Amino acid sequence: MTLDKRKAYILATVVYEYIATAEPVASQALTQKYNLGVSSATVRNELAELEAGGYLVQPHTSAGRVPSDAGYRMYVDQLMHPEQLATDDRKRIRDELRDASRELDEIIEGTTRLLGRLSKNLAFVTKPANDSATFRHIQLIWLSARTGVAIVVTSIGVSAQSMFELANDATPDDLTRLSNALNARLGNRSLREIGERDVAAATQELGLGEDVKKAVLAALHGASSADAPTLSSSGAQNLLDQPEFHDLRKLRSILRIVEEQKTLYDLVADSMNAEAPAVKIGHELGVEEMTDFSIVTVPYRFGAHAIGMLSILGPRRMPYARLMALASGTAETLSERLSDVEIK
Amino acid sequence: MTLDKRKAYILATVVYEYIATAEPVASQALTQKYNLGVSSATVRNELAELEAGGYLVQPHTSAGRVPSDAGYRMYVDQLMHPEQLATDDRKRIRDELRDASRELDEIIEGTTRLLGRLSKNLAFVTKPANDSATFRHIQLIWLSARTGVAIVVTSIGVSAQSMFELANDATPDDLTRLSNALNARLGNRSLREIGERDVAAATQELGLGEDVKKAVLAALHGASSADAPTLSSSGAQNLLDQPEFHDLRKLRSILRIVEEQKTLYDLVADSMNAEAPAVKIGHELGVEEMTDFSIVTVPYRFGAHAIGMLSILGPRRMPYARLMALASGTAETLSERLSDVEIK
DNA sequence: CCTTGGCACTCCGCTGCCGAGACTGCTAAG
DNA sequence: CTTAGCAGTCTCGGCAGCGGAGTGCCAAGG
Repeated sequence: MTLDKRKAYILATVVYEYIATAEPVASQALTQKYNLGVSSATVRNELAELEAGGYLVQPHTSAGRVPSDAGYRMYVDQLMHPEQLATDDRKRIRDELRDASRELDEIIEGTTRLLGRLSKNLAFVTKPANDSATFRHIQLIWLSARTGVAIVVTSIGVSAQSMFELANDATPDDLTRLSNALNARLGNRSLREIGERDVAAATQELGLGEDVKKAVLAALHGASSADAPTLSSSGAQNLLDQPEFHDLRKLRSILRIVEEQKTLYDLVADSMNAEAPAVKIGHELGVEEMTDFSIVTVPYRFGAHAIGMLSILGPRRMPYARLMALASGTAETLSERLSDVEIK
Repeated sequence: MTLDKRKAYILATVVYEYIATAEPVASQALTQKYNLGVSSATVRNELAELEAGGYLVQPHTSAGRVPSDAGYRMYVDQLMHPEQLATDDRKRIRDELRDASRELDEIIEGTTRLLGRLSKNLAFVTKPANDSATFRHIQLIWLSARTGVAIVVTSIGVSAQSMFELANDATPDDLTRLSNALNARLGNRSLREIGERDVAAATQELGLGEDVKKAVLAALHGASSADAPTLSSSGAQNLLDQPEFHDLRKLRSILRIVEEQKTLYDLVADSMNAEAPAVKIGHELGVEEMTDFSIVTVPYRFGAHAIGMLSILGPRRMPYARLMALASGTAETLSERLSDVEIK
C-alpha cells in the first residue's frame, strides 16, 4: 500500500497527536485541531484504510486510533520533519561538558546524566572500548620483589592499570628498563595492533621471564578485552511519568534489563557505525518485554573512529524528532570534547 | 508506657506477622496462629493499649493493626531475635568476593550487586574516601614538555591519577628525580597526614616550580577531597515487588533520591563509626518522601579503620533481623577481602 | 467516484448501590 | 482480669445503569 499525500498527512498527524497526548486519536479531533479541508467522515474512511494497511490500530471498537510499529516507522523514516537542536540546549550541553573533569569516565557519566535530564527519558552511554586509542606510554612500578603495578597511558587518558604478581624476583631497575624498552618500541601505535610478539621481543631482550610479559599484556589489553562492555545510565525515574507505565510489570522488567546492561548493549551494538541516528521501535528491538519502547542511538567519535554510543530509551510514543536531534547534538559535542582531552 | 511481658510478646508478633504478610494484623489471626493462651477479646484489649501507647496504628476503624515507627523501633531494639547469617549465604558471599577482580572499584560494585540480589531490596555502598590509605608510591610520567600524568599508589591500590599541565617546561629527568624524592620522603605515611609542606620541600630542593607542586598535591588529594562522595547502588527493581509501591509517586521520588546520591549519603554518613548495624526507620530518616522506608547500614573496614558503608534500603516492613545479619556478614567479608588486596 | 451529514451501534468508564466479610469496642457475666 | 457475645463501622467486590466518545455504514449530493 502506497500512501497518497492526504493519507501521509493524516498518518503524520495521528502520530504527532498521539505522541503529544497519549490518547487514541479520533477523527473529529483531527478535523478540529488541524486544517484538513475535509470532514470527519472522510477522515474516518482514511483512518479505516490506514488501519487496513497496518499503520494504525484501534484499542477497541469505539476508540480512536493509535499508531502501530509500522506507523511509527513510516513517520520516522518519511513523514516527520527533522528538528534542529534548540540553540540554548546546545549551549547547555557545551557548558556542561566544558566544566567536566578531564577524566574519561567522568565525562561519560556527566554526559549520561545530562542526556537523561534533557531527554526526560532514560539515557545510557557505552563506555569506549579503549583498544581504539593510541599507545603513548607505559610505566611499570616496582612495589616489592614480586609485585608491581603497570600503568598504560593512551591518547585517551590513563586507560589501564593493573597490579601484577611475579613468580621470580625482579629489581626496580628491571622494570624501569623494560618500561623504556616498551616505550621505544610501541610508541604511537594503536593498542589494537600491539601483539604478544612486540612485548615478548622486549622482555627477552632484557632477559625477563614469561610472567612479566603476561603482566604487561594484561595491562595493555586487560580492559579492552573485557567481554562485558559497561555502560552508564541515568533517568530511570523519568519513565515513571509516562502513562504507559502504570503497569508495574513492564516497568520492572525494564529496570531489570537496564541493570543487567548486557541486553541493552546488544540491542544497540549494531548502530556503532551508523551515520545517522538509529531508531528501533517496539518489536524491532526483538525483546518481548520491550515491545512498548523505542531506542534512539547515536555513535560518538574519538578522532576518526566511533568508539561508543549514546542512547535514549523511552516509550514508543516518544518525540522522535526532538530526541534524535538531542542525541546527535550531544554526541557531536561529546566527540569534540574528547578530542580536546586527547593526549597528543 | 512500659511493656509487660505479654504486651511485648504481642507487639513482637504483630510486627513479625505484618512483615510477613503486609496485611494489617487482626486479633483473631494472632490467637489462631500463635499460642497466646488467651482469647481474641483479651488480645483486642491489649492491642488497644498498645495503640494508645503509640506502638500500633489502625488504617481504619474496622481494620487490624499495623506497627508505627515506634513499634518497629521497639521491635528492632528489644523484641526481635537477632539472626545469624545462613551458612550458605555466607559461602556465596565469600565465593563471589574471592572471584572478583583486585580492583577496588570493581570489588565495591560486585558487592553492591550481590547485596541487592541477596537482600531482595535496594543496596547501596559508599566508595571509600581514600585518604585513609597509606602512601606507597608516586610516579610522575613525562608526556611532553608541558604535560604529564601523576600516578599515586596507596595501600588500597592505584588510587589517583591526574593529568597535569605545566606553565614551564620540565624534562623527563626532572619528573623522575621528583618522583624519587617524594617516594623517599612520603613512604608509608597516611595520605591524610601528607601536607603541602612535604611536597613543597621536595620541589624546592630540586628547583622546580609552583605548578609542579600543585600538580602533585592534586594527585595526592584530588579524589579524596571530592565534595561529592560517590556510591554505587543496585536492585531498584526489587522495590517494585513490594505491595506498598503500587503508589507510583512514592517510587518516583525514591528513584530520584537514589539517583541523586547526595541525600542518600547524608542519611547514612553518621553511621560510619557505628559498632553494630545502624537502623533508621521511617520518619527517623528525616526525609518526607522516605517515611515508608527504612535503611540498615553497616560500615566496612580497611585495616583498623572504617572507610565506607554498606546499606540496604527497603520498605519499613523489611525483615530487619535477616537484613541486619546479611549486611553485617557482607561487610565483614568485604573487610577481609580488602585486607587481602592490601599493598604492603 | 469522492465527499458528507446523519444515524444506529458499540464499547468504555463512571457512579451509586447492595451485601458480604472483616474487625473492633463495649458490655455484662464469670 | 478474662471472656463470650453482639452491635456497629468500614472496606471491597460485583452489578446495573447511564452518559459519552467514536466508529461504520448508508444514502444523498457534487
